[in-house]
Amino acid sequence: MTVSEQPRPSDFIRDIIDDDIRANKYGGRVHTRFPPEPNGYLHIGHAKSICLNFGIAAQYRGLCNLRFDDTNPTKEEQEYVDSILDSVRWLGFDWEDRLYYASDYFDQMHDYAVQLIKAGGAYVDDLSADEIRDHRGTLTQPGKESPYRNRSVEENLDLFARMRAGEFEDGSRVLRAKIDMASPNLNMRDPVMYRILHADHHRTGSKWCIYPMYDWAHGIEDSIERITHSICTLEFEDHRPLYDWFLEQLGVYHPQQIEFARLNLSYTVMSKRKLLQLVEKGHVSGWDDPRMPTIAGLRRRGYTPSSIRDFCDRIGVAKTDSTINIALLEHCIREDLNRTAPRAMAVLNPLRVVIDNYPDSETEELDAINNPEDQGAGTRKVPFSRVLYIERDDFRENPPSRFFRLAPGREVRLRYAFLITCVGVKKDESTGEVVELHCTYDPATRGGDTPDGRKVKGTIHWVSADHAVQAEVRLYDRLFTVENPGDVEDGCESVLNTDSLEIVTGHVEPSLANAAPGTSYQFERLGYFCADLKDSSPERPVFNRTVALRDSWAKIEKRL
RNA sequence: UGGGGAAUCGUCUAGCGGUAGGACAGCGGACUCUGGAUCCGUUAGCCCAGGUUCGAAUCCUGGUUCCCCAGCCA
Repeated sequence: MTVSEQPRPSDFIRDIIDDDIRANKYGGRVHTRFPPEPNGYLHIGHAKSICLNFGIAAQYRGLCNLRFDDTNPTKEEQEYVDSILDSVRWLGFDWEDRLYYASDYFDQMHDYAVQLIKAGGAYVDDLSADEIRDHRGTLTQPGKESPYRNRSVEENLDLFARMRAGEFEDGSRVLRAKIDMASPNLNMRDPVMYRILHADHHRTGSKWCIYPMYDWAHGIEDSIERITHSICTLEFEDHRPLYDWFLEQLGVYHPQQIEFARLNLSYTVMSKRKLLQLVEKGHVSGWDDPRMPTIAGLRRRGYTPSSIRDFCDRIGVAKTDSTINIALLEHCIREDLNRTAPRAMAVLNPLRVVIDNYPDSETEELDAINNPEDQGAGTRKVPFSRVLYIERDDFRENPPSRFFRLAPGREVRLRYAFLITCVGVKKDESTGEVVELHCTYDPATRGGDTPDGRKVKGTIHWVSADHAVQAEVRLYDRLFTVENPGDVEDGCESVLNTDSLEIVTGHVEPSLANAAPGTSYQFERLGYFCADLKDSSPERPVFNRTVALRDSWAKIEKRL
């Protein structure tokens, strides 16, 4: 390759694929799959897997299937299927005509089970769940064989057929693989293949009352779809011998399973169980609450698909357990939105400013640049008048050193407007709180220029009080107060950040009144904000803070 | 005291017997009509102990620490 080319992103999985292609292992084919269970919404950890699987397929000119691993009707719902489809699509990936469901293969799986029974590799066990657990042994002690382990093939066939026919109660019998009750790998101690579940399935309805277990189902699904590299997370490493055993016994096409470390992110949780709990206990408004690490939540928060893909590219793929700093995700969205988000002015914590020497009834329109990073974004008009709002933080009665903003007697630039000088401070007599500033403006500085070349250190944002539109602004912060909430022994609820949402009424420039839901803006000097997908309307604009701008003054001030 | 994995700057990640590199974070500076962005500079790491070798993050031996597994969940 030439020096100007980007080095191809690589990792241990791509290294394996490179080797396989070199060895012509699957005829040079690369075919991956993303196999979610529709029992919850997708989160940023799934995004890592999606980017990996679809990314590899694209890179090697292979294919990637989207497959629902819907083998447990008691936990799965159509709502989750819909949300997953939506999330994968939104992230920018296309499964074309390859949308599959494990439930589509239930007949085939059943036939394979019959085949395995006939080969003496599986048996129907009448033990209860408790008894099976007792027979399993422990980590250090071998298990005991079930008394039903050596039933004849005929009896097994008959019993399995009756299981399927619905003759038995839930939990009364299971089909088990006949492997080795003394195996040091507990997964090999006669794992359950089928359980009886008289439950309606979201796709097959009441057709089945026996459902396959993950280990039995997954390899078959991969095999049927001619997957080459079955990529999953580390906790399945122990299951690989079983994955291999089933496919070998069946004598069918055999993909290879490869495991990588799942994503952990600081200050949030990633397990579906914990996320479900946050939803069910009302700690958040739903799976798509902008504080959730779900794809739907990130989307509503204002994250873009490209920023999430970029994040997934940057974190890499390895087998080390790791926790990525949330700051990296924030970096990715800032970098993206800095390039693309139009700027606007909004005051979230207003302080009234009266320009004493500006005519009472006059209004003028000033030109503001929409995006300094993108010349093509053009300009817009911003109304200016005698009474304005500025941010309360941008005024100090007794400014500390290196404070460049407004203070009594000081001059600052109003962005794209005029230079103003503070000539008076009006306070509430009882509380001492500053309630209004009086300033004078320099008409020669229209647009913010200084014809005399004088330098002004501070530039602050503002809105015209009469023209500003009120908007609900939701200021989000991290959901948890500790870096690894998942590690908290008594549950992560005890470390929930009670200030993760602050709602304020912002005064925003009029151009923002018609912000289309889902569009992002940079509120200058504050951060990136996104018109809420669900709640924002022209009558009542609602903005979510995606992420604050880097604030180097806050750092300086902290050290003062 | 079973089995399966993993250990490289604060956090991720490259390295495949030959100068430990990148990203984020941090720190310093330049520039700036966003204390934004950008640019420049900089701090900081091979789990430990032996061994092999001219030379070890890499190979060998022995330790240590962490993660996963005893669902009829996936």
